[in-house]
Amino acid sequence: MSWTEERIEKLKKLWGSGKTAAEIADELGDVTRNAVIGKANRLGLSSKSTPAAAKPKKKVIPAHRACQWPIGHPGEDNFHFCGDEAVPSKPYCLKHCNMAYQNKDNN
DNA sequence: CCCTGATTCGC
DNA sequence: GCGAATCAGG
Repeated sequence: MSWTEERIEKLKKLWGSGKTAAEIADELGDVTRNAVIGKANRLGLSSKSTPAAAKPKKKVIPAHRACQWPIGHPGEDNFHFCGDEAVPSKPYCLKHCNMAYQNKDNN
């Protein structure tokens, strides 16, 4: 089997898509990963430009976390955390956030 | 030990 | 140019 244009096209496409040489080899068929890599490097490829293109995953961050405000005393039977909706970028909910940051001129 | 790509080397 | 063998990194 020789490297036809279509096979090279597929090689480049798959390689550029972040596929591994083994995957590409399997995809093309009748080639080992070595052949794929060898051809790839001869083609001037090698490193994959942007592997992220293979998985167009949308960046999602934790919308909210449970409020980490401790309720009760550590070791106590009923000791637990608030668990309410924490404000973004903060470990506590609004209520406890106020409590956490209220040490202004209170004293 | 499994995998990966990179390079080497004979064809 | 081709790909297996080998090398080197995770």
